[in-house]
Amino acid sequence: MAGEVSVRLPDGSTRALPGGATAAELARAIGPRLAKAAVAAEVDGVEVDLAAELPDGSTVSVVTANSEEGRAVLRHSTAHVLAQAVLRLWPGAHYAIGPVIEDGFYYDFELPGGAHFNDDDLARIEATMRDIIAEDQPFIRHEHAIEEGLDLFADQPFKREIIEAVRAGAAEVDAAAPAGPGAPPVVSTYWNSPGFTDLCRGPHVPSTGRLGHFALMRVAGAYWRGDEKRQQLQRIYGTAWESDKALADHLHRLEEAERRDHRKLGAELDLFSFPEEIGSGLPVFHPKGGTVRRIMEEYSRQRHVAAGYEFVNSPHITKAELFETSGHLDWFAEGMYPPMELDGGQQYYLKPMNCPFHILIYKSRQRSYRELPLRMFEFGTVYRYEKSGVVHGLTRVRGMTQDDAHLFCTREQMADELHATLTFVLDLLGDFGLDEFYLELSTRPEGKAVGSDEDWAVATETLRSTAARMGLELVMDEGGGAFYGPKISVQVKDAIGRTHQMSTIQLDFQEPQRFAMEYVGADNARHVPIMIHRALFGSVERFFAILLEHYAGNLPTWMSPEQVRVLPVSEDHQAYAESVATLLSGHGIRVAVDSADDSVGARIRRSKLTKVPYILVVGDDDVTARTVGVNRRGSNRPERDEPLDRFVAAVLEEVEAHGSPESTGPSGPAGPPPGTGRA
RNA sequence: GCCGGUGUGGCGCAGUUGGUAGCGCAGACGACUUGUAAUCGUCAGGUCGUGGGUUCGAUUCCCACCGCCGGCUCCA
Repeated sequence: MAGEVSVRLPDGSTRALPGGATAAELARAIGPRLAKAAVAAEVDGVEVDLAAELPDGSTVSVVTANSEEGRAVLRHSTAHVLAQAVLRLWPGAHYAIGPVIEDGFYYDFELPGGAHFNDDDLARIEATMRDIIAEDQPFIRHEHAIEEGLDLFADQPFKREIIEAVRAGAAEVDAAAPAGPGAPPVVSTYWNSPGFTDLCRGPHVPSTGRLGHFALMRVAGAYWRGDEKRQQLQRIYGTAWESDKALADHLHRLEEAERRDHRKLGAELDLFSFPEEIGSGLPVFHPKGGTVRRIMEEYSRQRHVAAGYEFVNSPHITKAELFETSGHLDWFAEGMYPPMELDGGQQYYLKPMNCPFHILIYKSRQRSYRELPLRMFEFGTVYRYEKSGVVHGLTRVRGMTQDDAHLFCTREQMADELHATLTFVLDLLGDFGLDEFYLELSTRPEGKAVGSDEDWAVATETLRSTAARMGLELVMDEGGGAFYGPKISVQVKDAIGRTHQMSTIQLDFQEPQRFAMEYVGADNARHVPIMIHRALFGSVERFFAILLEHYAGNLPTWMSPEQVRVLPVSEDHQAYAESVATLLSGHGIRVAVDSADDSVGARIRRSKLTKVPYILVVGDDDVTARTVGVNRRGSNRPERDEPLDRFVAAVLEEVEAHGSPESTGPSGPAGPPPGTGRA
């Protein structure tokens, strides 16, 4: 082509290229390293293939494999290769969609004859994928009119459904080619080799040879379009990276997460278990886990008292009428345990929620505006019939205890009350060592909500402005609210960067009306109060699990079930060890003496495995000098000859500060962080 | 609820043409009396998740159910 084009680069410079130059040629012109790393390009904000011609005057950046965008391209292209491999191995298979997800990708299939993938198939598919990669097939883009697309995928019902959706104007993220406004809809495809073409928006790497640092992870069933009523497809999950090292690092991170798994730690540290005899999703807490729970709950109670909450209690079962009034039976009957019939036909339900009980406490007598805001708190145990496939450790259970509170206030008080609540919540989470947050605002669930549009709008706006006042990042979650009101949820980031939905604060105009709640105002008229639902831990069980994983089992000293263990070197030091323990427990420190007939080394090892914050070894020198040998958790260097009184003072200080031996400590600098220094 | 995987002493694991189970750790007991990540020995402990079926005989093959793991759907 004749002439030249000029493009602007991300650093602001411009570069002239021959007319018709592609993004790949631009990358080559800039440098061989960039050309090698390039997987796609971004032209005026739109991602395109490297083979795309660059329009004159456009702004272009080259997308490299080691960027988030680049990895997405690799993953998407690897997903195509997966589909190609499956079609090679199962002629006649139908392929549906294969999007990029966090750290990887998946692809959904329907196999001929309703066949299912099993784990052995993964290895075969992976081998075929490596063949395709070795063949270094090109990804060649084509654009088609709708009818042409339908013909092309005549025997692929899922692809046809997607194309029909594009025609109908539904934005199909994965297949619609970027078309200008008013342009007739088109779809784009990528052709790899005779026999394999996939519907796709792109961009893709230039050829399959650019891929290879991937692994297929697992198979799963998944409903077409995420709809439980539609057919279930066979999904394969995979991960792909820019290099073998990045892939290995990712697999290593998965192992790290597995190491922290609360279910594993719960068993190892003797905290809780799930006896099969009791039933799925119904945990029991052992003495050590019970101690941790008690500490969490006691601290929470103390803070709630200080923040003006009152404590209430309610029973575990109730007549059906209560949940008919609240509306829960309309929406969540499936999630409730079936009713039991008592007293000649009266139906009783196990309670799935605490709020109606608190409402009845409110209604037990007439309320004056002078009493508001009224804050009722309860560690309320609720039972929910979770579907069998969803129970998961302590995070998804069928019986749990919520740190549940309901605040009743006037409309005028609402904004301040919300703000105070949110501040309180963030402060308390911080005391448990969680201090990286963002907020999420969940709005009205369409088709599954009660109440007027106006109430919803007011409630949502009030929450939005409260969130804005906190100055934290706010993410919208459209349609994610409860049926009776919108909510703010606090999303917490843990030590390995995962986010967990933690506290929720819901604004509710509906339940007070349903229950005909009222208060007498200053005007001597009756008004309906506003209700705020909030749980801070969510459930004690789930919060326990998140903390355990956050700390990888190394709970801060104040929460550790056993804070100090004393090991006498020999029988001669038994009495001194006991006196050390007595002194410590006199200060409220949880301490045990281990004088088993094992070597000091064996007892040290055993103690270390329980993740006790401090192990004290006491021998002859210590008896004479009234000292202890301190083994701090996270360090493998013992600190000898620590004066006993100084150790006690330092531990008490650390408990008070909610510190950990890894970060603060009774003497000297901190040792290495947990998880290091041990083979 | 759906798809795939899985279930062997408290925990971690072995166990193939189907012939009634082994190891390590933990536990009990004994010896050793120990100064920083496993001292030695002895012993005990399992109706192989549960229930059916096939078979002379089932941990092993088949069916159903339960639990668990990974997803999907759901999550007041």
